[in-house]
Amino acid sequence: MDRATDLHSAGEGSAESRAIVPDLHELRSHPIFDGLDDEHATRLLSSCVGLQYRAGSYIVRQGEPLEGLHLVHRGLVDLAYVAGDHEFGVILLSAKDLLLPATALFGEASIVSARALTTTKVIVLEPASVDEVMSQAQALANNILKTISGHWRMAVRNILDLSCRTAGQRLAAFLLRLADLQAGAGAPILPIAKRHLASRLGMSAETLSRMLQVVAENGLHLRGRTIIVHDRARAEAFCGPDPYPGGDERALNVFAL
Amino acid sequence: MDRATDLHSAGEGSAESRAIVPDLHELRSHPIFDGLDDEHATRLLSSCVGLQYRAGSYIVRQGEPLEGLHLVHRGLVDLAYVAGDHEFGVILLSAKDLLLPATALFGEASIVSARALTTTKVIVLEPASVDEVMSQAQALANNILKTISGHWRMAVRNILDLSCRTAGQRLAAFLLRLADLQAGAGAPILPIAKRHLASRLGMSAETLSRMLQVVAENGLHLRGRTIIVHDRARAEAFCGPDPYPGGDERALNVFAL
DNA sequence: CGCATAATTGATTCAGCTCAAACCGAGTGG
DNA sequence: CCACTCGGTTTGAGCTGAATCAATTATGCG
Repeated sequence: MDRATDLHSAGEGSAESRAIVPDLHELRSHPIFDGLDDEHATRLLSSCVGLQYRAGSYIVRQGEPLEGLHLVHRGLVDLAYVAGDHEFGVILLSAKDLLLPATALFGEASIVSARALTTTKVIVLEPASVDEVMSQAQALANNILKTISGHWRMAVRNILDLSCRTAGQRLAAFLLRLADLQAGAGAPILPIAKRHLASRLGMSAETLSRMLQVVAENGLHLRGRTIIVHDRARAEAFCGPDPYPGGDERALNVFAL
Repeated sequence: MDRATDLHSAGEGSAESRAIVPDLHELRSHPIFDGLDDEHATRLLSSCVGLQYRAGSYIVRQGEPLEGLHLVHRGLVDLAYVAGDHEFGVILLSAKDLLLPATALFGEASIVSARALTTTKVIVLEPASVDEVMSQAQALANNILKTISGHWRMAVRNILDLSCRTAGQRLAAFLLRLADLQAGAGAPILPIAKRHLASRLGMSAETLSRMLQVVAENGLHLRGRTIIVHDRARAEAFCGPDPYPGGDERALNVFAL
């Protein structure tokens, strides 16, 4: 694998990515290693490679396979299907999320493209060591199972959102959740471009723009990049019946937006 | 668990389900047991319970947890979110599919309701033995992982379908796939009521009805319950760009529609 | 500063929903 | 055997949420 080569010839890299040195100690505490003994964890960590992607560059393209278990370490990754000049977002992965684990594990062609929306660091665990550890320690398989379960739930929420909420409701709910996730870290911020948000929420950029006005009239403002919850109760009411109490799947080690 | 009780007091059952005696030999060949040694397979099989549901009855309701790993043995199960008099279908499970495995394994409240659309037989593997076997034989965890991966892919396809195809295209694609899946088994048939199909495809029953006419004008007819592919090329062209070559995830042990 | 990209705004169109009425086939009971 | 009912499906008319197209106006960024 030339990724390993990249790592050691530090500084070199493909057109889209650049090798970086992963912080092994920080990685060790990642939920994917929960309940895993040190021996196996070390086996995985010593085989891993770090890659950095600039905003806008592709990590995988739809139809391609993905070698090795990818882990989003920093940044935001958009999973989307790109058709011509249109783009259909599925989900946004953030730090600590596994990136297309199913695709990586079963060697299938990816159904969607993965693209960095901000500067993004990805850790790649080599397939050989993943397979080896999976066959020896069931904690790893369990952790991945839990994560994919969370991904499935997120996807189902997305489906329900698309078919039982309006564009405005989806937007309001998303901003509200975004604000909650950043609670205590100063003013909550929209970390991505509006057009990517539109794609994620299944609406056009123009509609997003108009809906921002409607949502603002309901106590939820976006000034510049900062989200201002002016009238929480009103905003929540505007979101309509929430098909899913809970909002995200952090209990299942999913941090996606 | 009163399910076990149900099994042994054969004939009794809850209002919605009736205990049945599972065919253990047939079950043993289910993909969930692939690569599993006989000892563990027997451990699981000997703890299992069979339930039969009549068309229309609920297997789980949204918000409820699900005890034990459920397996659809016969029939069709609709996963849908029910809100008031409206219903939002997510997917249709058929024979051999796991039913909400993520919900069962992690004890989460289900996000959707599961309801039998036809007479349905479900096999339930008791949580205790599932946990035990999962911790000892990693084949089981792997098999479940594979299945959930397939479920995730199906969900993503659904999301893409909803946002990049029209109602007519979704309908045509679905019927075409249904016909292909039944190839060689005589005339292909629509196994469910139209209103459930509409829900599954994210449209109203009225729209489905109208779209059937449009689709018929494109070489794909539904007369009564039988699907007639009159002009395949035309029908396929009508479906528009297929975001996903392949169509289903049978390679990942998913048989859902 | 100036160019390219992103975001807004307006006007228009259209797919799909809603509501309401007609229709149809399968039971059911007189 | 027929009338009646009842759920499901179809048809029609009208409405509306959101997309599209086109034209500005902001916002970076080199």
